[in-house]
Amino acid sequence: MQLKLYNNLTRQIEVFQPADPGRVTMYVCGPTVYNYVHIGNARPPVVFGVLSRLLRRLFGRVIYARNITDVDDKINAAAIEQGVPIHVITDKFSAAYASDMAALGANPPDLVPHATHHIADIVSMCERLIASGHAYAAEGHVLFAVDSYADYGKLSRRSTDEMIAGARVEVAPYKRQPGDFVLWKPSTPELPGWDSPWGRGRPGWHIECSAMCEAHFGETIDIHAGGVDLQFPHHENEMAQSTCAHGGRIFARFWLHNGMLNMDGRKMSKSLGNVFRVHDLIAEHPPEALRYALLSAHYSQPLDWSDGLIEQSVRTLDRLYGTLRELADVELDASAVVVPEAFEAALCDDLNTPQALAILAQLAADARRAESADERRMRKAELLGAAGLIGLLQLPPEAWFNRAASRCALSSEQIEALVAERQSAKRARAFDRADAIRKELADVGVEIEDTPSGPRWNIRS
RNA sequence: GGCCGGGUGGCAGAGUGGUCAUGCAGCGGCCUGCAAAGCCGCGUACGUCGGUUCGAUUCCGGUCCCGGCCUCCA
Repeated sequence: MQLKLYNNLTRQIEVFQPADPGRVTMYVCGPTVYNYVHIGNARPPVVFGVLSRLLRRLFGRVIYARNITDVDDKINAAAIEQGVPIHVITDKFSAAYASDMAALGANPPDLVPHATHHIADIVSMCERLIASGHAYAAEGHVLFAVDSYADYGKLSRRSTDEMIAGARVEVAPYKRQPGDFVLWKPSTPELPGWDSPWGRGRPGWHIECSAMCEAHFGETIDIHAGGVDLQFPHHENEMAQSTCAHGGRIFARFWLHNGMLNMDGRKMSKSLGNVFRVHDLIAEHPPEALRYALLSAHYSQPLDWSDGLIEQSVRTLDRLYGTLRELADVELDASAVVVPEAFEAALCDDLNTPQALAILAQLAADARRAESADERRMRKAELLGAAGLIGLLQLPPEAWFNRAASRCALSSEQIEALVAERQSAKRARAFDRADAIRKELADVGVEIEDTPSGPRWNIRS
């Protein structure tokens, strides 16, 4: 099936084919690890993780890199404040990031390059950019000369004149042009630094991604993705550095940008302080519901985050898992699952996850209505196959419905005893007693449902 | 100010020049001792003003409002 993606470089939907038929290369900008990440930071790993899985299905070999920025002024500030070396901060939060993303079901990257492991590559790229006249050294800094790259501004569609008109670029005496940006900057003795031809220093922000892409993928990558807020200056600058370092050869063939997560209509961001940390959210809500919520809007659109969105996602998953519970008697080998064509087509249409979720709901409805053994088996295979492609419905239904078991005041033995007592009361037509037991259980979060095959219970929060 | 993106039913959110999104919530019915779950059914939604068209939510233009980037940012 053809995969179509909206390429931000050309502003068009294009059919995606890897440059090298033998492998797809994808680089997603990861976090600067100085703190726990918020749910907005989780959107790229979740949605582009789905893309990685789709690419693997379509093309076989995929190398998916998601970097860690582990040298940065905010990290330095946190390290100084706590009186520890920067790696204490970065180790802690890169580990937290990995486990938080895993909890959300974000597909793990194949490579997790760290900026500090690529200092030599960064220095090398700076040297080559200076040698080719695209960068210059000044007062311990290395700066990229924006004038030297005619296409500067092409990705974010702005001219250097406009940027200067914005008047918020940092003007510094060592810059030839106000729009020139730092590739390398000097460090003071108390700051982390590495020896370089320009003295002891550290990399600027943008150069690491260029150097790491080059180190792992070579001159050109197939897909470069990240938040739309990175389009300028980060991605624009990456593109400039890499293209100039590689004699003008294209850096990234496809640029994909996800929309922002909003809180009450405003972008969720650490600087505004209106954030929900993933670390906290996964403790309070089923992580799968958070994942569902992140996939419920098209990746390129803004998505308003709210308690209502989470609650709606939980209820929708209740229904989907309810379907699987009704199909629990259908034995199905993991290898027997299939991805329905319409579902795959939705994802191949620029990763239209809302459309895919609509189809998933239809698959579930079809599955519930299925009567014959053959049809039930087929529908279950389709439901699990489709959901599996986007990382949903991977739990046994009982695990979903009883996820709050550890917080329940009653043990399962105690619940079973009460359920059995209610059954006897019902048989004796002592409905007052039966209802009293149901109420008692409901008060501790246990919900009873009578089914043709007897009562079942779920532990809800 | 410049450059982008958006305004769809109670809510979330796809999509399309002319029958249906989908989900959540709600309402009615079936089922049930009563519930729950499930099933069946229900809602004159496309910011606004014009234009094109036999027909526009969908195309074009104006207008109003909202958001993002232009500084760190996913």
